[in-house]
Amino acid sequence: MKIATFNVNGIKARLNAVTDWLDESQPDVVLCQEIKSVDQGFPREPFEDRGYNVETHGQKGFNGVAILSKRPLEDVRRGLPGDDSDEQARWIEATVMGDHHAVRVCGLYLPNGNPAPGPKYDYKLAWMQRLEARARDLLADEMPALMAGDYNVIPQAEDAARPEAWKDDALYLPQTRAAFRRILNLGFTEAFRARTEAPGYYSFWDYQAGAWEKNNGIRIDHLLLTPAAADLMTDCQIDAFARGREKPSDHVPVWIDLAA
DNA sequence: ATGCCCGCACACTGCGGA
Repeated sequence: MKIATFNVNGIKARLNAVTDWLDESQPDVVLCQEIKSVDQGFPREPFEDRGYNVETHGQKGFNGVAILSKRPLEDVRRGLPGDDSDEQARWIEATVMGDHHAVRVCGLYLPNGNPAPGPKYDYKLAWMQRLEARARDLLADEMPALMAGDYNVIPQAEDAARPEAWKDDALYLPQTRAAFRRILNLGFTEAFRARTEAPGYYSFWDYQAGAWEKNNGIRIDHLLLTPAAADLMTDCQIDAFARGREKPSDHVPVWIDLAA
């Protein structure tokens, strides 16, 4: 079962880029972030025509997450638990039935947090605390589970082409990386790093200043697997080629294959 | 030192993004 995360940066602006990639890459499940659309405005047809079930959790203008799945989705839940006053659409989860295992898949769009320090950074850190709580609950369940999405976290220096440029940024501040590491240390496997030690692999290149042409990227889109899910992983790759296409997102898909 | 480029909305300018 091939499961991908993809920050599309506007699903309506990205229709061709996303459907072209779906046709080539043939993922079973896609966790989408930054759909920048309300639920009613999500263009369902191109995905349903390709055999995908579509579940959205959108809001007007910004943020918004969705799940596309060729397999039926059960027990869909929207919104990260822990703060009923949080209006931002950044979390959606569901159960996908594999041939041998049911997998709980969680799609997330973690707050950017800039400028730091400030209220936006406080919101990011508070959101990461709620994420840690949900992560603990996922580990306590028997079902293989994963949390995948745009984490807005550069875990280590080797995950940026120019780490010195990010030292005061909310994506790379020590507090941010510590909060990410706390979640990992609960027992999660960061899928890409579990399979590739080398530096120089990125999932985001800014639209500005020729970042793609210079390969000035950062790796901020991650899949975190519970031990039961990590045992099933057979592959993990970054589809960097998508960044070189026409009218691309600034992020590219990252995917895993699970023997589920 | 700052902005570069995008997408979206109370849209022809401002905001958020990273």
